[in-house]
Amino acid sequence: MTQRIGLKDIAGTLELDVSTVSRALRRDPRVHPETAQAVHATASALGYRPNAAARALRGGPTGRVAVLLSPPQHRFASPIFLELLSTLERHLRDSGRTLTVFAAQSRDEEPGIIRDIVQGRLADGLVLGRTRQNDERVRFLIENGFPFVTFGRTAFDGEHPSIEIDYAEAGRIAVEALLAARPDELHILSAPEGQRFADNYVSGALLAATGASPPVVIHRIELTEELGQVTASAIFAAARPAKRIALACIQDLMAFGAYRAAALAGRAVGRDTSVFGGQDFPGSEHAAPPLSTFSTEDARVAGLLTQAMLARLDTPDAAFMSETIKPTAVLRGSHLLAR
Amino acid sequence: MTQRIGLKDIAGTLELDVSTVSRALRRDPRVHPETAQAVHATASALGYRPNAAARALRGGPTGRVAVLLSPPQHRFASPIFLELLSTLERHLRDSGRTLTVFAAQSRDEEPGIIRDIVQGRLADGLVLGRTRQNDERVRFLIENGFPFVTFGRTAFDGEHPSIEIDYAEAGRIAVEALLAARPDELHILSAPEGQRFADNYVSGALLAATGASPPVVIHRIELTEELGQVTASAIFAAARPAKRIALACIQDLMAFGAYRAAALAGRAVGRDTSVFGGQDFPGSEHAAPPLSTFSTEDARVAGLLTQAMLARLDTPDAAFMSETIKPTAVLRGSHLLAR
DNA sequence: TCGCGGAATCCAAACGTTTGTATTGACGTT
DNA sequence: AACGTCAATACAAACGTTTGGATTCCGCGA
Repeated sequence: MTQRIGLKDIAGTLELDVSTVSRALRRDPRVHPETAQAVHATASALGYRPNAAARALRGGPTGRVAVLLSPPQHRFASPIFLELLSTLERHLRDSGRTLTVFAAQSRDEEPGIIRDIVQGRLADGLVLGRTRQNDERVRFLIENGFPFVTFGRTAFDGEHPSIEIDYAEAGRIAVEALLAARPDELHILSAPEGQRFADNYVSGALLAATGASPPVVIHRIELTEELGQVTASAIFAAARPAKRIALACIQDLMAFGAYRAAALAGRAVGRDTSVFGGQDFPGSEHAAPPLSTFSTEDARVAGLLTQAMLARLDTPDAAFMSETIKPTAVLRGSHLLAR
Repeated sequence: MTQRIGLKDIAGTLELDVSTVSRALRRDPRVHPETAQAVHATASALGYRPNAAARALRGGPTGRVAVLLSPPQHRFASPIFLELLSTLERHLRDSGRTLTVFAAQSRDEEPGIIRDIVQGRLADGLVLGRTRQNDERVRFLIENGFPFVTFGRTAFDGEHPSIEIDYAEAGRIAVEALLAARPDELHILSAPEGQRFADNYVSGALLAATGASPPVVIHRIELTEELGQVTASAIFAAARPAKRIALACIQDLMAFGAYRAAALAGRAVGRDTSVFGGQDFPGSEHAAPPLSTFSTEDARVAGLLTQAMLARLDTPDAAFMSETIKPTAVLRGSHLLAR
C-alpha cells in the first residue's frame, strides 16, 4: 500500500517548514527561487498530490467542478451531455481538478442541491443547464458569489458567463421548412413554459409563422418520446383526416413519438403529415422518412462551456464569456407534404 | 449570505461539547438518549449538513464514488450511461456521498487515472466499465484493496462484485434471427478484441451459427456509425450484388452505418440485406425498415450497479454481488430478407 | 463516611493545508 | 560598532470533524 505524500514529507526531506513548502508550491514570491526550485523538484519526485479535503477545509479551492443534470436530461441520452461531461473532465484533469456530477430528480430538488454545493463547499464552480429567464438558482449563485456558467442565457446576463444555443433560430428553421409545404395546421411542440430554450423556440417559431399562415397551436410538454406520441395522437384525433398537419418538435425524441402516433392514426409522414425534429439524434437520418431536424455541434458547445468555466475559475476578473451558437438546418424530407 | 451550520452551532445552542454532538449524531451509545434526541432535533432544525472535507481529512471516507468512462463511451450517447450516472448519483446523495466522473480519452490513460483515484484518495469506490478478461485495472484495484464494481465480468470473478449483460445471448439472438431468413453470407460486427462484452458477443454469435450455415466473417471495429458504414461498404463491395447478406451489429450505431452503406451500394435492408442491431437506441424503431435489435433494461442495469457499489461500501464483509442480465430480442423487421 | 463503578459528558489531539506573524541573519548606513 | 532593513524562513493558529482518554457526578456498598 503506497503511502500518501504530504507537504510534511517534502518539508522533511528538504529540512524546511511545511509553510515554506506550501508557499513555494503556490509560487509565493517570498520564497527564494532556489528553494522553490528544489521544492518543486522533490514534490514531483515524490509524486506529491495536494490533499483536496484539507484544502477545502482550510477554505481554499476544492479542486472540484460540479455539473448539475436537470431532469429529465438524464432520462434519455441527449447526445450532448456525455460529450460535455467528457470534454469538461479532460480539461479539468489537465488543470488538476475533478468533475462532480449532481443529478436532480425533479426541479424542486435543485435549489437544495445548489445550496449544498455552495455552502458545503462541494465544488469551486458549477455548470448549470436548463436556464429560466428569471432563474432563482442563478440569483442565488450570484448573491453568494459562486462561480458558475450557464447553458442558456438568463435575465442576469452580464453577471455570469453563458453559452447558448439559439433556439429562436431553431424554431424559425423548423417553421419555415414546414410552411413551405403549405400545411393546413401548424403545431409547435416545445418543452414546458419558463425554460429559456423552450420559450425561445416558441417565439422563433411564432415569428416565422406570422403573416399568411395556417392556424398555429402551441403544445408545452416534457421532452419524451411518450409525450410526443400522446400529444400528436390528440392532434390527429382532433383533425379531419384530409387535413395536412405540420409538427415542429423541439427535439427528435418527440418527433419519434409523432412518427409512432402517425402510424397508429393511419397517417403518413411525408404525405399528409410533416414533422420537424431537433438535435439530430443518431438514428434520425435513417428514419422513415428521414427526419428533418437541426443540428448543434455538440463538441463545440461542450468546448465553449468548458472554456467559460475554466476562464471563470482561473481568471476571475476577466470579462464573462458569452456565446450563442446557431443551429443549422438538416433537411431530410420529413418536413415535406405530398402535393 | 447564509452561514454554514457546524457541530459547533448545535453544541452552542444546546450547551454541549462538539464531541458529544458528534457522537450523538453517529448514534454512539455513550450519549444519553434524551440528549441524542435533542441533538437530532436541533440538528435538523438548524439544517445541519456535515462538512465532507473535514470528515475526509480526519481520515474517514471521502464520501465520493468515481465512475470511469472509457472511450469511446463518451463519444456517443449510449443510452445507459446517463441513466447510470443519474441513478448512481441519486443513491449516493441519499447516503451523503457524491459522484465523481473521470473520462479517459484513450485506453492508455486509464491506469494512470485509476492510480490517482486509489492513491490520491479521490474516491471511496469505483465503477468500472468495458472489462477485459484479464483486466490489469481490476488486478491493480484488487491488489490495493480498493472497493470497486465492474460492468462486465473478469477472470477475477469472485474477488469483486460485477454486473454483466449477457452479450453471448445477444449474439445468439441476433444470429438466430438473421439465419432464419437464410442469407448467403453472415457478418458479425463486434467491438475490438479483448473487451469482454465484444468477445462474448462473437462467441455467442458463432455458437448460434454452427451447423448448416452460410460462411461467417468476424469484423472487429470501434463502436461508431462511421466504422459501421465503412465496414459494411467493404462487405458489399466484395460480394456479388445478388448475394443475400446478413449483418449482426453489436450496437445500433453500427447498424445505422450499415443502413447508410446499403443505400449507397444500391442495396436495400429487408430485401437483399438484413441487419440486426443492439441496445435499442431511441430512433431505431422508426428506421426504414424498423431496426431489429436487442434491449437491455438500462434502468435495471443501472440500479444493480448502484446497489452493488453501495453494498460494497456499506457492508464490506458481505458477499460480492454478481448478476447477469439477459437481453431480450426486439424484432422489428430489418433482420428479414425478401424471399 | 469514604471510596468505587459507571454513566454522561468534556477535553484535547489529530487529519493536511494555508496564512498572519515572529524570528533569524546578512548587509548597508551612520 | 551599533542599528535598521530586508529577505528568507519558521512558528502557530485555524478550518470542522472524530475519537481516545480524562473529568464530573451520581448512587451504592462497605
